[in-house]
Amino acid sequence: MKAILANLAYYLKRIVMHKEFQVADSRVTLRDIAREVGVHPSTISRALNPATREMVTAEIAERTLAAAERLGYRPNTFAQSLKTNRSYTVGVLVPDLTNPVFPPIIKGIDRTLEEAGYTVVVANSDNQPDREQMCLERMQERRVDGLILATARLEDPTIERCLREKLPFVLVNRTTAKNDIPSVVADETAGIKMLVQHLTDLGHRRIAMVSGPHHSSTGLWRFEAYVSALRDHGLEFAPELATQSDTFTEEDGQLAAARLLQSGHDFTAIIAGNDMIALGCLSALKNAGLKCPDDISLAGFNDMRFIDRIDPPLTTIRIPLEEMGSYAARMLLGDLNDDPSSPQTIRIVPRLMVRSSTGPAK
Amino acid sequence: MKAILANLAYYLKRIVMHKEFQVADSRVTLRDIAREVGVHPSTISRALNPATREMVTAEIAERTLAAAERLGYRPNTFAQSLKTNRSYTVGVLVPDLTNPVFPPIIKGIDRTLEEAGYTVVVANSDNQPDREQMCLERMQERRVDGLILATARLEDPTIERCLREKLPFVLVNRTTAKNDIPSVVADETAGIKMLVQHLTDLGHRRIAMVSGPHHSSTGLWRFEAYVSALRDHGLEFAPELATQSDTFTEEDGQLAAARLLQSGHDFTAIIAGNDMIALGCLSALKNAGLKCPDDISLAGFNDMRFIDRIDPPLTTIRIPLEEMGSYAARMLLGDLNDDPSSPQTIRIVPRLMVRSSTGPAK
DNA sequence: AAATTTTCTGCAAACGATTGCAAAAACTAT
DNA sequence: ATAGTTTTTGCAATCGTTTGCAGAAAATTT
Repeated sequence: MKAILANLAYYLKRIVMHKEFQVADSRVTLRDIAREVGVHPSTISRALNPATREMVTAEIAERTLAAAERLGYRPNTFAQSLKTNRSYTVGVLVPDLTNPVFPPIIKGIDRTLEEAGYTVVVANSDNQPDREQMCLERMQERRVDGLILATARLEDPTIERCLREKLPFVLVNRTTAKNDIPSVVADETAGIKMLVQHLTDLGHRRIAMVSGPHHSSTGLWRFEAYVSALRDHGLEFAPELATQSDTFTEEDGQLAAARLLQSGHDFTAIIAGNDMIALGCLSALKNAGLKCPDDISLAGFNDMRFIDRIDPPLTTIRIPLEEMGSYAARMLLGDLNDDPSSPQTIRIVPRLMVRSSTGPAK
Repeated sequence: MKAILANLAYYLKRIVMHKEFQVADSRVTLRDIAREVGVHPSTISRALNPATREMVTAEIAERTLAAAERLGYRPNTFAQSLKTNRSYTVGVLVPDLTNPVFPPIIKGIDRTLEEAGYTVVVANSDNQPDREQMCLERMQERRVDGLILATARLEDPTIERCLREKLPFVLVNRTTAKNDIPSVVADETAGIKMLVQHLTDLGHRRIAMVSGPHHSSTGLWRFEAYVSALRDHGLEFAPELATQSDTFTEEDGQLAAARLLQSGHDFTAIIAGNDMIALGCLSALKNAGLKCPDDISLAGFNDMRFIDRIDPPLTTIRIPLEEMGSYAARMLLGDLNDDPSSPQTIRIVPRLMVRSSTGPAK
């Protein structure tokens, strides 16, 4: 008796490390249904799974489905996943959930994967590479069946890791320097060409660019397209008119635009690497006492929500973001691959949205 | 031999129903570590779990942790969850992920729950009640340990269901008519009082309201606060100056404001039920050839992202949305309850943000 | 009717982790 | 050295589902 009390006291010292709340408990199992229907649980399992339902008689299938409904049976997904080694979960990694570009992409992904029986888990890296690694680790702990990454850099350790560990993944919005990675991106080149065309049509000959960071495809490739499109219009690329924002945020965009304005170089228009950078450019213009588009025209990229409501409504390149997400999900599911051994890139065709942030050159 | 071939042919008829892609397979188990360390797997389990680590010697714990790291061990969460009946997942249900109010709330929730060892799964109901039920069902299939609902109506079948099934949940942003539901909401009354005070200080005596739908607390309670605050200022509530938007969207807000303008009743200011409705009111004012704030002043609620960038920058009530999310998560974890049997409501103190959409009454 | 073939069903093992309990080992008191 | 107490560890069962295989039952062929 004394040993029993001592043992109890010993184990009561255990400390619960996780903060935990009371969990609802509903436990109808295959066994319960089997008792009702009068067959073995393995037969119930086969009857409930559409893929194996033909292996049981129609009568047993019918009675099984009725009993399952009556008893409120809900499969235990832990047990299923333990046996099948599949979670039917897909991880989506975004750099910043509060950036309006990403919610519609996620929505498109979610819609498509939901139809295929998957659940989406979203993680937010806050544009921090070490946080990115942590997010990936957490997702692997959850045994996600695949990944959709909106965080890609041209050189990206996360992608290297996914390749090394043979994790199925697709890139969305940004891609990587490697050519053989499945991706769904905007046609950056076509988009920037439209902007340069639009601005030269307005008479602009000195067109600056505040690009995104060149470690990302959305940064570097849009910049390269700008250089190329200038040449297409017989304009010479002027390096002093190009500057780089450290991130795709208003704050860093404002800093980069301020540097450009302080350099004293002459230009009549700015192409911003994306709409967030464009907002930063607007702030920098205002701080410098310049009016848009009277003094400097401004164009962005993405046509993110509300960009048509700012002052002035922004000329930008529209990307159908939900569709982009949907394509990425379908690519992950293998829908879009004629040849699964040959990864592909889908480039979404953009549209030019002309609003009042661009006007004739002074 | 013929029976074997017949059996094979029979089973080859099975059809895979889910679209599936190749899943990565990494299988280091407790057994592998046990072999390395030379103890039983149950001892490894105890050594790896901080809550039970004191039940093994320091030497075995040390060698276990080293072997786990060297072998790249990752617990099988399916097996853990099957045994413990816990998923360490929390479901968050929002009406519209692309509404800028929700991403920061989700961010706050995610940050807090992540620290407590939980993963967040977000579902999007698209403001459709039947989709809401489907989302809830999906989350229950995943055996979420708890829920945070941003979708509450004053009378809400989803909440009834959660209560009936004893699912742990917390409401965020909106609450329900029941008094004893754990919720984290803005102090609607204080916020609307500030707006009415601000507008009467500007000389407005005819203040209209385009509220949100009265089936939600954010709709009805903000409206009731408006009525009450008018009285506080010796102004009589004029029913013809109040209209209701069917949803918290630009489109429905615009329709409601247009009805108000077409009614021909005289007013000099509008309080919108939230910032999205305010954007709709702006469109309606523009269509009616009215200028804001020269002809009609306008105020919103939430201070959602970019609302300070529109034309004109909106006067509104700021709610710290990430904090709101964080409070909700902590409430679910039981952090904020002195008395767990007595559910509470946290009302977040708002701030008035005066911008150029409000000016002196004409 | 008997033999053969096809369909259906139960058995048993597996998936990987946790945990109550009892036995073994280690430590302390006499 | 022996007895008593405490700590540590292994055993075995469990969680709920899936699935290969073999035997049983049903259907078809001879």
